[in-house]
Amino acid sequence: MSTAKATPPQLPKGTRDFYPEDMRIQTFIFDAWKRISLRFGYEEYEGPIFEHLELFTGKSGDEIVSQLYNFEDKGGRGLALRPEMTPTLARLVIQRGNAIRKPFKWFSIPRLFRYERAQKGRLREFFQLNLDVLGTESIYAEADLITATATMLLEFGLKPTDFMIGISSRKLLAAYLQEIGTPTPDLVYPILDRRLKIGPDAFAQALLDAGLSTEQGQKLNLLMSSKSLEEVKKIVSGSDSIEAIQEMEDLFEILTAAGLSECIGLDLNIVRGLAYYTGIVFEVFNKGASMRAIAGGGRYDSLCEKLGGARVPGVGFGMGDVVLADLLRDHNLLPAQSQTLDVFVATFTGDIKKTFVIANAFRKLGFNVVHPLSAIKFGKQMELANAQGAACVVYVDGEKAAEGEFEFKDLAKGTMAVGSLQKIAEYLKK
RNA sequence: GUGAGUGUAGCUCAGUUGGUUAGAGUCCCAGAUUGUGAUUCUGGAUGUCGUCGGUUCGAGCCCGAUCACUCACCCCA
Repeated sequence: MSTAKATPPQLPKGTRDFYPEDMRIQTFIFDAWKRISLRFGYEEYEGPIFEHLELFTGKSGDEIVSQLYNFEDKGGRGLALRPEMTPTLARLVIQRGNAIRKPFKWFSIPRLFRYERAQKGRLREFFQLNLDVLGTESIYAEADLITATATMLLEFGLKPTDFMIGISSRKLLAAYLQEIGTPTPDLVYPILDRRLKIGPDAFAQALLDAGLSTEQGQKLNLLMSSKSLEEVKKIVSGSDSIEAIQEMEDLFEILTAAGLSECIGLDLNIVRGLAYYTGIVFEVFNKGASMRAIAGGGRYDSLCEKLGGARVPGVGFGMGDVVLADLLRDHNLLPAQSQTLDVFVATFTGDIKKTFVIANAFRKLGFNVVHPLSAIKFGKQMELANAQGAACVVYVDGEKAAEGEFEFKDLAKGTMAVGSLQKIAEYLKK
């Protein structure tokens, strides 16, 4: 036997362990996500956790490789752990093609991987709720997604004043870029996205570098600073721009009808980095000191087409578990959840075998039950019953045990009673 | 990839100008008492002081390197 001590195993960078107490929080969040998704009529789907590398590079370019976990399998195939769900969704949709009745609403809670430096709210492995409405260009698709998002945040206990859903339109930006004669629109989006971050001077310079004139830059700056659609209307004039504005007006009207006027607003600074967005884009921020984006999404009418399928318009959004959990923790909205059981089967005499048998009898009736695994003192059994959140303790060897009746105690009320297995079951079901 | 900060028990942290065998609370375990729970009392276990090297008679403390974590930048699907 070697005397050298093995190096203790270490958690990989950017990953998390989920001990039972962490898992309860995770489950609490996932349950709410699922509950609201189902309430809005979304159906759950899943895909493989790794895909062909090309599925991701095809959409975002080769530079994305440095930001994801890719590897070659034993057959020499280039694969990657999925960094996002949308390409997988597009693949699923393309494969079924016309066989899917449209429009349709799907959701998923994928585990995603990104090879990047971990920091607050960003890890290398995380989960993200994805909601997508596909097969329709109706603005009610956007409205549906945004309403579902808001409903979830409210369901978690956040107030309408705790967050802000900023709404913008890639269609409007694209139309205006064309209207003022921008030579290289694709180079301009990332600059627009960073406008507030880099400041007016750097913004102007970046636009010049992208081939725009000073006048074009000033026009763009004016548009981006607009605080209302009324202001925007005074700036734009093209028919495509007018159409984009009309679309946003409709959306605001619908969301106001949904009672969300408090937490929605125009924010043209939201551009989002992805090249595939074609219409409305939106982001949800928490209104605190940090102003972190907790969710974001937009319309991508040509994604499936670009990936080699038929044209299937769609709009989707994602909400990560890390930022959300941070946010809920800050607002003290993560309930302290402990283990819960229906029954703890105890023994006065150390008859573990009998507790085992009775525990299984209760389990057959559908209850969550444990019993001591070895002969431990009675006081310790009660302690365990409490620690494990048992609603009720059933004593297998009380005075009437010979007649098939057991004493049982309601731990919440502190009351005692005697009854048959069936009678106790009825009591528990109340 | 760049910069800053922090590393002492499972967790939260003390640890004096460098000085004997590194502490507390919590948690965990055991014992006592309880034929009917959360209490109380007693006891116990756990540390390469992140790691390696240097200075020193002597380093948890000073210096260097390294690793990890955290935060920010870059990026953000």
